[in-house]
Amino acid sequence: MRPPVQRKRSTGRVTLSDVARIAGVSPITVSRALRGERSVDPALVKRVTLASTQLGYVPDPAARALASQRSDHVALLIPMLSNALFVDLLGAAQRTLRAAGFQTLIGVTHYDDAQEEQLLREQLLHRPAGLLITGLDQNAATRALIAQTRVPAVHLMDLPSPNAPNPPYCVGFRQTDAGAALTRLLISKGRQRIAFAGAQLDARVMQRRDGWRLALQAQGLYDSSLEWLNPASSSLALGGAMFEQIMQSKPPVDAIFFCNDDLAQGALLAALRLGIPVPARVAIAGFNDLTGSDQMLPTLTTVRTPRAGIGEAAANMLVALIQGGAHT
Amino acid sequence: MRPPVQRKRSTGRVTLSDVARIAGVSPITVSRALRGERSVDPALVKRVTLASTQLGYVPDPAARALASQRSDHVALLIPMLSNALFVDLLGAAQRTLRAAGFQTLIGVTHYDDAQEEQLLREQLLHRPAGLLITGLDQNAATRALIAQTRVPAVHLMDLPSPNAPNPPYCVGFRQTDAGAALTRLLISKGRQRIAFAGAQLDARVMQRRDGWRLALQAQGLYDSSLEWLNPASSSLALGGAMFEQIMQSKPPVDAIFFCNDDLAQGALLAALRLGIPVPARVAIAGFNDLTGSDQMLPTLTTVRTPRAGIGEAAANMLVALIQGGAHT
DNA sequence: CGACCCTTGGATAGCGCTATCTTAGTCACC
DNA sequence: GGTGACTAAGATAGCGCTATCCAAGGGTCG
Repeated sequence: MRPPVQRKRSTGRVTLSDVARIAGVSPITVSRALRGERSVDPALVKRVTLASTQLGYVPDPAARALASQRSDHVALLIPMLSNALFVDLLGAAQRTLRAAGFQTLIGVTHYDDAQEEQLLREQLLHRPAGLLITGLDQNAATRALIAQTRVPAVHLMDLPSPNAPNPPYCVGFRQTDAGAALTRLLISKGRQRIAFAGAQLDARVMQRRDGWRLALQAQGLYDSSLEWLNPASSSLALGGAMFEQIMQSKPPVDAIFFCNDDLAQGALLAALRLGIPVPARVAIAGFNDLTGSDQMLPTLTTVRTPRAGIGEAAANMLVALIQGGAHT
Repeated sequence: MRPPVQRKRSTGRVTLSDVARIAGVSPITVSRALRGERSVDPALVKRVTLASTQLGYVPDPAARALASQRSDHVALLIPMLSNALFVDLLGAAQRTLRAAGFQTLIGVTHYDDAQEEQLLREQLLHRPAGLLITGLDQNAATRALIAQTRVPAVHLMDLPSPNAPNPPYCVGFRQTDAGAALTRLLISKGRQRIAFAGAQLDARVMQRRDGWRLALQAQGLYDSSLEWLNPASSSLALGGAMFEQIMQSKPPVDAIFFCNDDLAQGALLAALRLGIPVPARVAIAGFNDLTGSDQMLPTLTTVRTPRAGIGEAAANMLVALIQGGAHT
């Protein structure tokens, strides 16, 4: 009496049919009961739930994805991991999505449209249930991909202009407005020659620059020599270098609006090194309120962006879209 | 003549059979040719490759995962995203894994064994091809999960003790040794009362502490009042607070070994605020060489850990294990 | 030269789930 | 009380791929 030849490929996993057998219903009913799809007799649902917990049943994501053409992944595209802003976004989104039963697939675009497109293509192979993508400045191919595949998408950190047609789902704020607001604050404090120092030069930086420009122009304070742009990546070191450079310009500036806190913190440290009094001789303002900005000496003026809140809200919006879409 | 009723569930995707038809072979041959599994006539491989690129065929990860019980995901478990160390690890690993055709599933454990176990369970449902996990201090259940599922696993940022049985795969360095080395460096510079300031108190911090202790004891310099431990999370603010506290102790210390650079940078900024000369009155040392440590004033003494290198090497090791395992 | 092995291509049968169609039962309404 | 509209459960048929078994062909060796 040797054991029967093992013909079937058994994986040892508890399957739907196992639950169905115990609950005394058909597998499809178990599927429906567990997903809450259609209406199933409450009594049956109870029996199914019981059997399922009893057996420790957990659905197989791969099988589910194959059969339904929709996985439990959510694709997330961010420009950089070296910028704490995006890490916070990632952390908050990841946490929220996980709580809703989704796994996050990350893609790092390096501020490169082509890479973004390529990454999205790779992620779409997994038929993600949704997409979180930074900014609104995707190239045409990327936008087409999103439209064709009809993945629910939520954009982060930006808002469409008020009268745009078919505005996409967004969680963020208008960068231009924020830039202008910070500039007006500096003006209200009596600053006259306010430089703008930008690095990376991605779309959001340029929008903040636009806001700065508009605010200055409104007061007749704009002067193109106040604009310092550097395509390199933001870093403390670059902030210090730009600070030194800007301080040598004349007529002298009395304030500098750095496009982000990495630069601003670097500038502050450079000012300490160089013995330049801040804010007596020059005010330094940043953007994003990165960790540590409140530890600086003097404390950095910055725009506080609720990054974690944005990540979480976007994730929640996406989950709502995904689940809402199921009823459409 | 109305169009025939669409009975089959067509997804519009290019499938293996499509390629097979064009190449004039059976689907299974296409599968084998494309995966390089077994030996297939080179001429056939060529035809298949041609047909596949011509049609733009891309395998479906879900179908593959279902049939082979192995996905193209790699699970990554790290303690925190708020610590740049782990973000760098994540970035490097993610980049390397993607190049090898894997998608990274991230899990953030918050230094919590139970959460780590739970996250791993969730990730294992996706039948990941491999696992990257921070540290060697997993709980029994987690270790059992790894052993049972036989996922190839590589541990990050630590090494097993030299004579451990069945050492797991690791990419890192012995934290104890690094802690001792940094302490000996301070001693060699003439410091006598070297405090250790640790936060978070995870396994790696405690190992650095052990190294510090051993190095001091070897010189008869150890004194338990030099040990400052705080279970709170590391931050610039905490570093500043601990610095103030330690500076009030007596007899006074002449050096502080902070368990990481967040604390050390915070201490340095606090020293600036308090007007305490560094390193004249007290030397400050950190760990991990976080971005910005070289911008500090004075520059922070730190242990440079090749985080990106570790992430990349670990990912490469894992890929080798995965592919090697296929031949076993 | 036949038994034996090894190589290579294909047929078959799922992996575990859900979309879709069918069927049996319920109810409302004229 | 018959008929159509609706509901709930099940049967059926895949989703797109790979594990596994089979068979044909060619080589080796005593």
